[in-house]
Amino acid sequence: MARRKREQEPIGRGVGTPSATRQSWSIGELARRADLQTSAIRYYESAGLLPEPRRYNGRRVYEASALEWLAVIRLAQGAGFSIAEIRELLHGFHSDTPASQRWRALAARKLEDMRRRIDEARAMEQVLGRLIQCECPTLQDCGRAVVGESASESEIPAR
Amino acid sequence: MARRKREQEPIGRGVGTPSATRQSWSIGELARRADLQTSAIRYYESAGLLPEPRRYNGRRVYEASALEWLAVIRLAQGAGFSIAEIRELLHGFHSDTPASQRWRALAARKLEDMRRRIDEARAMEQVLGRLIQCECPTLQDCGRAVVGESASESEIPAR
DNA sequence: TTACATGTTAAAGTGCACTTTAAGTCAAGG
DNA sequence: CCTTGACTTAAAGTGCACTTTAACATGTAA
Repeated sequence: MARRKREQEPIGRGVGTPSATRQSWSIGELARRADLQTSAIRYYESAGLLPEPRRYNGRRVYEASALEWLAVIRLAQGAGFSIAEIRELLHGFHSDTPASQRWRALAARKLEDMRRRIDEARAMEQVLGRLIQCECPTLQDCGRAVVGESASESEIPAR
Repeated sequence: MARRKREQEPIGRGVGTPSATRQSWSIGELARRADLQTSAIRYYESAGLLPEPRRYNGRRVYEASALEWLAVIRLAQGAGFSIAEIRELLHGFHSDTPASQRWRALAARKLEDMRRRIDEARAMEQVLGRLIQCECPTLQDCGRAVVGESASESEIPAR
């Protein structure tokens, strides 16, 4: 039930202002723009993925750059990196290490993981394909077929 | 540190006994034979995947058939089924439904899941491949590239 | 007798990425 | 003045498949 919000620019200047450059957003607005929940943004901050923003009356105030950080997080997640790995990406290198080099270091490892993952999923796909052709009357028969197979030959219960 | 165990047949007759058919195993032995931890076996029982075995002095006593049940569980897990789905496989059908039909019903659904999963992993593999070719000096540059891209064309930060 | 290995239970812990809840602050609007 | 909505925090909850822990029972060996 996404209710309508009257959501005016809360702090700083917005799009239609004279020099329409330096914008400031509340956490709610940042969340809307990044299509995230505010809780996720706070979580990233607490996990060290997002720099602590300045505060106005105790409330977080973000600049446009926050959106770029969130984009990096999303990009990394889209490549299969965990929160811990993203933290490593951000803070696990000498500060003058270029992004290109950081990505290469982490992506090389992850690429192997990902290929393993693809292989596992494909193996499961194969097993499913054979299960669909199963003709066992009872599940115990399937079990017997698998148990018997382990010591002798290799065949999935298709009988 | 898997210490040596003297593990004699605790109950019932073992392999070398006259009519070497009806065997009984303790949970520890079943676990060894199935290459599982005893806690996993108790967990399967509590989850309704394994029939409650008879007891001797309060202790669980298993027959060879338990190994077949565990084989079915393993087979299903190898096809990507969750514990809840395996429970459905075992108890979610009219009791005279043949195994073949049970598998087909569940495997058809799961096959789609699995293909989605393969596609996702392959998409991640692609992203990783592009990240390895990234030449951004800073991560913010990657972020800017992704943020800018969203409204305009589609290109992963290779600059 | 003592010690040990193995078993029993219920309940809590694990790892991951968040979400939800509870209790409170604060400014604007009616 | 009071409500509303958005924000703040710390802590607990979620879902999954188990594992670990704590406290106790019991049969066998030294």
